[in-house]
Order: sequence, then C-alpha cells, then structure tokens
Amino acid sequence: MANLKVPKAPTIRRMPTYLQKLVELHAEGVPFVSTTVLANYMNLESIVVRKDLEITGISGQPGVGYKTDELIAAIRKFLGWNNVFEACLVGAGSLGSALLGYEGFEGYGLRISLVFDSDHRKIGTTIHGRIIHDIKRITELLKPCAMRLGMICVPSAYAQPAADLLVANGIKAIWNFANVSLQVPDDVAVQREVIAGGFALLSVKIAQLEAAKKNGEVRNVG
Amino acid sequence: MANLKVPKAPTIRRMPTYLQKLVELHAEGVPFVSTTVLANYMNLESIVVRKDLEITGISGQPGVGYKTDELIAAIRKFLGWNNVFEACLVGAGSLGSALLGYEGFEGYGLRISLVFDSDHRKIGTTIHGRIIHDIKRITELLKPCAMRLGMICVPSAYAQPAADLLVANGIKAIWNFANVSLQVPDDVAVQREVIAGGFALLSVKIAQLEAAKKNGEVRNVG
DNA sequence: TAGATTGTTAATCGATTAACAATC
DNA sequence: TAGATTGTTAATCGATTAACAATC
Repeated sequence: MANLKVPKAPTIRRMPTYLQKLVELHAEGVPFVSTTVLANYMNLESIVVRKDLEITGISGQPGVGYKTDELIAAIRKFLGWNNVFEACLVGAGSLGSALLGYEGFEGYGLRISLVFDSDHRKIGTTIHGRIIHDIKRITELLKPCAMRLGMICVPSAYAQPAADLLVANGIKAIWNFANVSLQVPDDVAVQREVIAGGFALLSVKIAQLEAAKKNGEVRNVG
Repeated sequence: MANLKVPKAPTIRRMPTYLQKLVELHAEGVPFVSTTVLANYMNLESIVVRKDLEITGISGQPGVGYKTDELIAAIRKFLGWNNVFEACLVGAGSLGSALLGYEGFEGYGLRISLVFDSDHRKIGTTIHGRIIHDIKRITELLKPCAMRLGMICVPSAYAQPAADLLVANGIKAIWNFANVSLQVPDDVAVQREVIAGGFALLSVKIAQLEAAKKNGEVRNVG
C-alpha cells in the first residue's frame, strides 16, 4: 500500500500555483517577486508563502523579494520538474483525451508520450497528436522506454487491472483518475485524484456562507 | 476573497470516497460496514475513518459497524447532497466535455443542466445530452433558474471574465477548473481544482521512494 | 531615513494517532 | 465467553500564525 504519506503536503500542493504565477510574471518581465504579491494572488497570508518557499532552500532579498527566475528554478528543482517526466496514459476516453489536450503539463515537466486503450475504434487513431495503441502491446512498447509514470483514465472497473498491468511493466508511479482506490506494491507510488473531494469542500463552503447570511453576518467568515 | 477556510477540510475531502465505496457495498447487499473495511480500502487507519464519520453525527453498533444505508444517508446529508445541486458550466472544451460526460456526478447530487460557450462552431450542438448555449444568453437563461453553482472550464485568460459574468448573474459558488486564481466577492464561494497539485505530490513521492531504494530500505516509508 | 520584506524563533491551533472502556 | 468494533478522552504531531530583528 503505497499511498505514501508525504511531509508538508499542503505546501507541496501549493507549489504548482506559485510556479504558474511566477512563470507568468517572468514572461511579463518582472524581475523580482515578493511573498506579498504571491499571497495576494492566491488569497493567502504572506507568511504562508514565505514558509512554503523556505522548503526550496532559496533565499530572497529583504525589502525586495525573490529573483523571479531563481525562484522558478528553485521550485522546479524541488519538485523534480527540471527534467522531463515521460509518462504513459491508459484510457483515451473523454477524461484521458482532455488530459492529452492540456498543454499546461509541459510546463510541469510532464510529457505524455504513450497512450493505450482497448477500444478497437480508437486504436490507431490520433488524439491531440498521440497515436492510441492497443493495450495488448503495452509490454512491447513500454519496456524499451524505462518509463516510470503511468496515468489511469479508464472506467473504475478496469482501473485495478490497468494498474496491475502498469506495475508488471515496470511503472513506479501511478496517477489515478479513476474513481476507485488502487492496491499496489510498496515500492510503487500512487496519487489518486478525487475531484469529488473538491466538490465536497465547495458544498460545505456554500452551506457555511448561507448560514452566515442567515445570521446577518456580512463579514468574511474565513 | 472567498477562498473560505473550512474546518475539517481533510475529513470533508475523504467523504466522497467513503460514499462511493459505501454505495458500491450497498449495491452488493452488504448491510453493515465497519471502519476497518473502509480503512483497508483507502489505505488508512481505522481510527481516521472513525473520527471522520463522527462529524456526520451518525452512531454505529460496537462490534458490528454502521448500517450501510444509514451511513450513506448521513454522509449525503452532511454534504448537502441529498438535494440535487443544479449547476451550469462555462466552456465546453475538452475538459468541460469530459466533466459533462462524467456520470458519477449524479451520485453526488450534481446535475449540470446549462452549458455555455462562446465558440460559434459549438453553440447549438449537443455534448453528452446538453445543448451548448451562446454565453451571451447567460442572463436570459440563468436568471429564471435561480442557479447557485457555476463551473468554469474556459482557458485561463477567460476565467476571470467568466467568473464575473457568473457572479453578475447570481451564482453563489464557483468550481474553478481553469489554471488561475479567481477574485470574487466575499459572499461567493470558490473552489479551485489544481490537478498539478496532485502531480507535485506524486513527484515528491517518487523522489522519496527512489531515495529509500538507494538506501536499501525496502520497508514502508509512510 | 522610511518602508517593505526576508528569515527565524516562538505560540497557537487543529489534525492525527494512541489508548481503552463500553458494547454488540 | 471471545472477538470485533464503537465512542471518547488524552497525547502527539505538524501546520499555520504571530512577532520581530535584520536587511535591502
């Protein structure tokens, strides 16, 4: 069961958002960025950002901020996104296709270079520039690449078999978009994306706001 | 800035996963479920599940567990998912289409009943059973519904204008899938889905496992 | 010099984990 | 009765927040 517990998970989750904003600011030619700016953007307190950035080992200039380019490099290095992660994707349905179409991944060092499906109507066709391969050819195609990362976008019922197949072919990390919890060996990392989790939070937020309104509280609840 | 801070966020995020498993077990005719079973499924300790369920106010039977149907009802009620949430979606691109095709939402009480886009090639067509409407008709179509929830799936650059439009038309909660942080009034709830956050965590997990392997540690790191 | 910001230490808060009696 | 599990209280751990001197 490799749902590894990672220290500083909240900090790590915020990193890509810092990175995305920093890249934008860098493109605009902004040479320095302060935690105040990043905090405002993300509706956080600046101390949160300061503590978060600490983890990357970077140091800034008091009164000024951090060098934008250095900060970008530090975050990328911390996340291991300075080298390209080659990944394969299993399940070229609507979600899989959407992920294939997301250009943002390149900026995170993620390149989906192999795509598998079992649907014969899809096999051989091209989606967002990638050929869909027959899942039966996974060993033949995957082994030579020494690929470590696999993304699962198949229907829930096929997710565990897909995971087994990936593991059997040397994959060491699985990004799971299927709506089930996967069982994998201890030396394989799994990250499950539960988008309903976000909706659950939003539902509770809505209830909170409505309760606050009922009580005539207009002030910020958070 | 309505990125409300919700108490017990980790617990709330786990709720949909419990719910999904419970519904499955219920369909299989399992009358009682213990926290041990749920914990095993999710690779958690049972005490975590026990504490989580506490929040719903349900009580179980020592030595036996919780009545599956009661637990399902309690979680749904806690999340406000016993009534259907009508939602609209802006941006019928690949991600928007994928979300429209996700049947799981109905089980969470979420029904996407209105879809908008600005692309004239899409307007008037049907995706997964929903007609794509011209975003210009948003006021006309949204106002009569008294809809509270809006989903944003447009490219980053159009996300803030889309949010403004939703807010201007009475939307009180925004589920943001665009890769930017939105600014909204205090009485509007926002939930941003940052899928790169999951990838960041996975990247760190991979690094952790590789470091552990290097040190010859085969035991479970978590 | 004044204002802004970093870096660091300490305080607070909340989530997770442990322990165990009570119950089926 | 024995085994499993709940419910509750206390202990631990870690994340967030506060405070402030040092620096540009």
